[in-house]
Amino acid sequence: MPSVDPGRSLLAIGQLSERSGTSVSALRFYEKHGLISAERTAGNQRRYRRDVLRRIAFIRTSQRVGISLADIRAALDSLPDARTPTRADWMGISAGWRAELDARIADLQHLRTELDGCIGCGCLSLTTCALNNPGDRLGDEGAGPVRWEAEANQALDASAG
Amino acid sequence: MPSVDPGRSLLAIGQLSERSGTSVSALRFYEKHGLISAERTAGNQRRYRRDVLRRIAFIRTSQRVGISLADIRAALDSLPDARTPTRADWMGISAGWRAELDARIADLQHLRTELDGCIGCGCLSLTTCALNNPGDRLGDEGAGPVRWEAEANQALDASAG
DNA sequence: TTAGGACCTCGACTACGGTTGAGGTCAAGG
DNA sequence: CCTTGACCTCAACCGTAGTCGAGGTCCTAA
Repeated sequence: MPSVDPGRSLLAIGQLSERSGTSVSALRFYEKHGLISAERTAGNQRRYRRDVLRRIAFIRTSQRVGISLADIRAALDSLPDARTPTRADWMGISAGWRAELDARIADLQHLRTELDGCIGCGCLSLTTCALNNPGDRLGDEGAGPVRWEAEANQALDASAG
Repeated sequence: MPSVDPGRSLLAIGQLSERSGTSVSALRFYEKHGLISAERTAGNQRRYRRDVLRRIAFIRTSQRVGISLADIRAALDSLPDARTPTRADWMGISAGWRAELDARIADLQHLRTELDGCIGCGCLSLTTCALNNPGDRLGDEGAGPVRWEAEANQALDASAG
């Protein structure tokens, strides 16, 4: 049989992988990007302290909310002594995650409203349709946009016939 | 001065780029991936029929809703004769886009509910926290999860002191 | 005829979140 | 001692949606 218990409280990477439900390659990836860390044995193998489990729970929960690893890392780095998030830390940080989630939901709802306005008209115009022209690009250079309109409607009529 | 009008109704790629607000490189990219097409001059330059303008409007509008190019292409390919979407086509397809949008919003709202439940508890447990354990992974192999729980709480208590 | 802007292809590069494979080492049971 | 599974590093690759540059060609006005 292979090795089972390296020391009493340190975890080998395979054990951490199994307990956290995270692939070994992802764990190495997280370490490379400064999200977790490990001690090393004399033979250069990683040994994780148990609080890394909680750190990974934090990472994966945040990821599910849609937070990038860079932002997760920034949140972790903001904690004193590079500590693993405590309950109080989590409450503070997750309030921020919630605000991001709210913003994304609001964005999508706004988009839905625009789409609803666009479904019936079918113009798909870059100059008149809000959905297609967020920053009011185009629309300031003489006949260009007008011709676009005319062309789009021509195409529409032609293919709809 | 450079060339201005290749034929009466065909557009050079630079003209299409300007009129559609899409970069030349993106237009070539769309062609490579089968979203648009062009005729060629004797000198191998692209010449676009005007209905490509509408096709691009369709692509960009769909993208804004968050649809991938692959899905946009599938929608275009589903039309008879590889035609550019008509008003009726757009109404049908955009209803589908709206359903996707609704699903994404619902997903995020569900996530928000889970997050709210998780903010106060702070457990971040893979076994008990819904947010962290969507498919109820883990939780079926003897002492593992129990130890995880104990460990997580230990880490929590230790760092929270 | 020539200048030069617009166009062509092809390959490399960006960010993100990893996975996969090659080639080599560690560690523990038998 | 030896086998074998777990581990190590490094580099290349996946998909998405393009951008950028090199090196070369087209085409039109002057």
